[in-house]
Order: sequence, then C-alpha cells, then structure tokens
Amino acid sequence: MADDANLALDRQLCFAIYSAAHAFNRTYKPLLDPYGLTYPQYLVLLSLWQDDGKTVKALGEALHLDSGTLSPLLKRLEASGYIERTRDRADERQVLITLTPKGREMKGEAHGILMQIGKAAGCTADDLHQLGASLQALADRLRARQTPDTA
Amino acid sequence: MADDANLALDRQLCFAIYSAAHAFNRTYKPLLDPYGLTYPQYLVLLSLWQDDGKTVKALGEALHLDSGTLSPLLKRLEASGYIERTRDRADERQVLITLTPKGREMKGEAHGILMQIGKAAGCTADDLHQLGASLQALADRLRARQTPDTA
DNA sequence: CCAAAATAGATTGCGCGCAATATAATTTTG
DNA sequence: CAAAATTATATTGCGCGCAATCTATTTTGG
Repeated sequence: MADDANLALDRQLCFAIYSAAHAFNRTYKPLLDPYGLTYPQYLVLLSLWQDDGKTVKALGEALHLDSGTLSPLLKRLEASGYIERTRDRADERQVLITLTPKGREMKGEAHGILMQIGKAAGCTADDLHQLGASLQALADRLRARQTPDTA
Repeated sequence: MADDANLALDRQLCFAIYSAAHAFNRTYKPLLDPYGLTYPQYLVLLSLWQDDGKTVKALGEALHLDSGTLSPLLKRLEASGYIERTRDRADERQVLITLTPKGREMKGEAHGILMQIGKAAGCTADDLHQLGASLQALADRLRARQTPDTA
C-alpha cells in the first residue's frame, strides 16, 4: 500500500539528514581535534569571523541555539583561549563575545580544513552550494511552522 | 579574496546540515512526545518496521551508531514497552531486538506523523526524495573517506 | 583441549541540545 | 519612585553520540 512507500520516504529523508549531520561531524572531528575544538565550537568561530563582538543572544539567533547550550560551550571556548566574555557596561545583563588573537589566527587554519572537507565531500563547490541552499530552505520552512512569528 | 568566499560556503553548508538536522528534530519532538519517544528512538522503530528482529550490531550498522549510544537507548525503548531485548540462545554474545505488539501498533501512528512532517516541510514528496538522495550520497562519500573498507 | 585473539554488548566520561527553572539587571506601570 | 513585568544569561536534568574501557562469549591456533 501507499503507506509503506510513504514510510520508506520518511525513513529515507529523516535518516539522510540525521546521518549526513553525523557524517559531517565525524569528518570534522579529526580535523578540529588538534586545535582542541568541537564542531559546534567551530561554528561559533565561523560566525564570529564573519561578525565579531556579538552578544550571547545574537549568537544564539545566528546558530539557532539557546543559552542552555551556549553558556557552557562559550565558557569552554574561553577556557581554551579562543574567545573572551565581557559584561556589557551599558547593560550588565548582556555578555559580549569577542575573538582573542588566538581566535582570529584560527581563521587562517580554517582554509586548510575547508579544503579537506571539500575533498571528502567529493563534489564541486557549486554542488555543495546548491545542496546547502536546498537544506537551508527546508530548515527555514520547518522553523516557520514551529514559531508562527507572523501572528 | 577567494578564501573569504570559501569560508562563507563552508559556513553555509556545514551550518545548513547542522541546522536542518536540528530543525527536523524540533519538528518531530512535539509529534513524538505524546508517545514518549525521542527522534533517535523513532528511527530505531522505523528500522525495525522494515526489518524486525535485528541484533544490536545490525541496528548500529543501519543507523551508523555504536553500542555506546544504542545500549542505553534500547533499554529505554524496552522500558517504555516498544521493544524486547533477548539474548540469542545460539550465540549468547548477541542481543536480538524485536518489536512488541505496542511497537508494531505504533507503525499505524507513523502515517499521521509523516503527514504532519510533509506539511511542515512544505514541498512535494518528489522534492523530498531528491533532497534525501543528494544528502545520502554526500554522507556516503564522507563516510567512505573515514573508513577505507576496501583495504 | 586450552590459551590467545576476536567479537558483541555494556559502562563511563564528556560535550552538546533542549526544556525548565533560577538569578540578576533593566524597563514598564501603577 | 517602588512593584511588576521583561530581558539576558546561567544552571540543572535528561537523552543522545562517541571514544575508551570492560566483561562475557565465541573462535582460532598451537
């Protein structure tokens, strides 16, 4: 019956995203281990390289993560010397996240890491861009159903 | 320079997969909560519906998970009544995972869940299938670099 | 047949990811 | 201007996900 076909599709897509995310994680791990970084921590650095000096909240919005995840993660990133956490003088509730020199230097290493990933992914930059765009669009649609902003 | 463009691509794709996986997770959560299931537990059921009576090892290969993840997860699935864990008489090292009646009945509920997801994803079954295939291919290429099976 | 190697699962420790809650600072209201 | 509501971050608890280690059971080889 059609139900079984639908279930197969469900399994295929859900599992594809789930396992692609894990495959990425596992591919990055050996590349990031030498720097004492995890994949989510690397994403934080990617975000800061683009735009340094964010608040925790802004970082959370950029990465779709909440303070329960970010607070301890950022403490570890500070402990390993990549970022600094400073209370905003003007609004003491906020914590500003800024790159240290070590954090900025790491950006230079990222290029080599990227090359490795590109090789491992084994397709053209265009293919990757296309896939990324499809995924982002899908994720955006899923998120739109969760938080009906336009009330 | 080109490096910055490459970094942007890196950020886009890595982040797209990472955040799409989380978006899926968050979309499934409210649908699975009423059944006391988590997303990885649901994936185990999907796999068993297709092929009941696997060993832990076979399940791990199907889902790309190891015993460190599966052992406690399967114990929870047993505790909530969806599966049974029985030692294989012929080889006492192995544990066979089989669906309980409750586990088999849950397959009927999956159809409704799937409909919800389809609606939330907001695209045709064909689109989803296409995207799933691209992702699976990418994940396979990434995994191929990690474990050079063909030694 | 028995010791060594291999195999299947389980356990431990650590880092997310998220819900729920707590705390502290700021803003809004009465 | 003080109490209440809001906002930003931190903490706690639980379930993965994975490396490393451990135990128990085959399987192999001498």
